[in-house]
Amino acid sequence: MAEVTKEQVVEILEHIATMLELKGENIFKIRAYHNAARGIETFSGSLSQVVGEGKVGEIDGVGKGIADRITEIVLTGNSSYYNILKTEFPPGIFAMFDIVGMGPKKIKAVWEQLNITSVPELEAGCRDGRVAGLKGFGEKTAANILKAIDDAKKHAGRFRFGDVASDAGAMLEDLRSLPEVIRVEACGSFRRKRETCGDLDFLVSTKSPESVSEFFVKHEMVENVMAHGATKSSVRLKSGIQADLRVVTDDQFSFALNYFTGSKEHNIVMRQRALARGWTLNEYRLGLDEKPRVTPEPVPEIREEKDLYRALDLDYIEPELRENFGEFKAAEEHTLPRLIELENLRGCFHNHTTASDGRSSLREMAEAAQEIGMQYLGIADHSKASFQAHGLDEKRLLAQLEEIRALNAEYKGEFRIFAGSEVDIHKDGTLDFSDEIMSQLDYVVASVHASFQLPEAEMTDRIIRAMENKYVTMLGHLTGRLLLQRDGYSVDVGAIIDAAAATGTIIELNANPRRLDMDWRHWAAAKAKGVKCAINPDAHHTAQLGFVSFGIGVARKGWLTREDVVNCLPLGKIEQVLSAKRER
DNA sequence: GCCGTTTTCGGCCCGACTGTTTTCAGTCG
Repeated sequence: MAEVTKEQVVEILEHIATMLELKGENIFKIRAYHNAARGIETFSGSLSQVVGEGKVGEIDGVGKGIADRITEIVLTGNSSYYNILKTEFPPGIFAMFDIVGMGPKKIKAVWEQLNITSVPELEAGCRDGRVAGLKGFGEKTAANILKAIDDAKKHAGRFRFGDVASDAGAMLEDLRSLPEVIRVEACGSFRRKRETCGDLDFLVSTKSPESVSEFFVKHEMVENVMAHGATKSSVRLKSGIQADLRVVTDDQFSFALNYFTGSKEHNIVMRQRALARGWTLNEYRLGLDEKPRVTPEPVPEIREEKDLYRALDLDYIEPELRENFGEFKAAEEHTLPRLIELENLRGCFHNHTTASDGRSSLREMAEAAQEIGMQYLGIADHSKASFQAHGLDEKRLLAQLEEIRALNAEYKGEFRIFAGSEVDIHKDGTLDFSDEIMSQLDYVVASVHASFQLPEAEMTDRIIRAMENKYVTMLGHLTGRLLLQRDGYSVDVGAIIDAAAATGTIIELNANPRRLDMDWRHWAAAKAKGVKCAINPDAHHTAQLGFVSFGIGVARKGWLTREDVVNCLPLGKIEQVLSAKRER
């Protein structure tokens, strides 16, 4: 039997919580299952090991009852409680949770009173008037549900950070230009630089809330208005993403900024820390708790977010780290890293030209890199196995090498192009070029571009074998995922990180907004093992060199500093990093 | 169902908006 993954356990726990909601169970019992799922998600150890040692209950949020359920899942791959629970519900009912406005109570109502058990049936029930006739429902509710079903069909799912960044930037700029606006920020997952966003959250402080809200809902980017109140408005932008605006007074701004930046898990800890000091924290203020558990100190004055963290005895936690992934412990112990910034980058390594599937020439790419202040640019066109991308064979590669040398002579040491290749990793872990060829290059990025369907163990061995080659300087896009399009192939990321540490192979942080691979959740582990990162745009056009900014966001979420990222090194120092593995 | 710096019982984060209500329930974030 295949080993049960954490993701599978989390999914079952979440699904149990959903079913308990439908049953109308005690909400704290429901929350307990959600909390346990969070605990498993952030637990860094091996589930089978803690099950073996009988220590599941030591995981945060997991007590006696849920520990038994998890143990059964890990040992048998199944949960009898879950199976019995499932028999109580028609399978199609769960899809109704994806309809905005439909929660457990409403789903329960249409199911029990109208025998509606799926989204299509719900749609029919709204059209023929049965839904509007239910107690607590009405004409407007039915119309809203229909609209929400329509929206769900049109705008299923989430949006890549890179696809909404320009919308967010434009809206921020326009809000900032209003004379009545005092402070403005984008909050939520966007401010935390998550790889995908479900919506955009804007926060404004002003003395004229009505005029700012009015401006927002009438903005040219807005497709339709979903809610429009004095302090909160929601719209759908033409690009399809939902955008929310919150309007507060300026003395509320820091609290609202913190609250709406999240994450939800981070906020819960912030509130708990306030309560532990006899205070209460919400999106408007830090005040005295009405029923304090301890004798409270006077509430300090808060002007900025930094003040709020200080009041709760914490170093300032950057938005990217607010995922309850250990940031509170580090902030208490003053061990938060000084996160990398875009200005720290001196160059990048994974870039294509017209020689393979890029759209800009070698010279154009080199000039664009200089224009954005880079000291060097690595070229890594595809190798011959990637024939769909016009991969270079040995002859064309060596010709490109000559071209690069000629350009470098022109630049007279002011700027340098590093000659590399994005070499395909074959199905068996061998490489698409011989050592003899690779030894003539400055560096090599090794990537998987085919045979995605290998079983996890085989895929892992394949990649490790490639990393064991001393000419493989760095590993390209580790999982091959395409965000919101294609899951990555199955691979044991922990084993790859170990192999990278053992072989001295750099792992790429592919900054292409469709990839953002390796995922931010793994970088802290890689860093702890001494693995270095290269932030690479995977640019196929001069304009795409700017993708490095998305990579910086992910690197920051992964707790990385400039010391962890090799392309922060200047010309003169980076060369020895590129050749270090060959000289081991 | 989980949890513990006045606890092994009695709490568990909290406010805005909408629609259907006439004082509030449901949903969302």
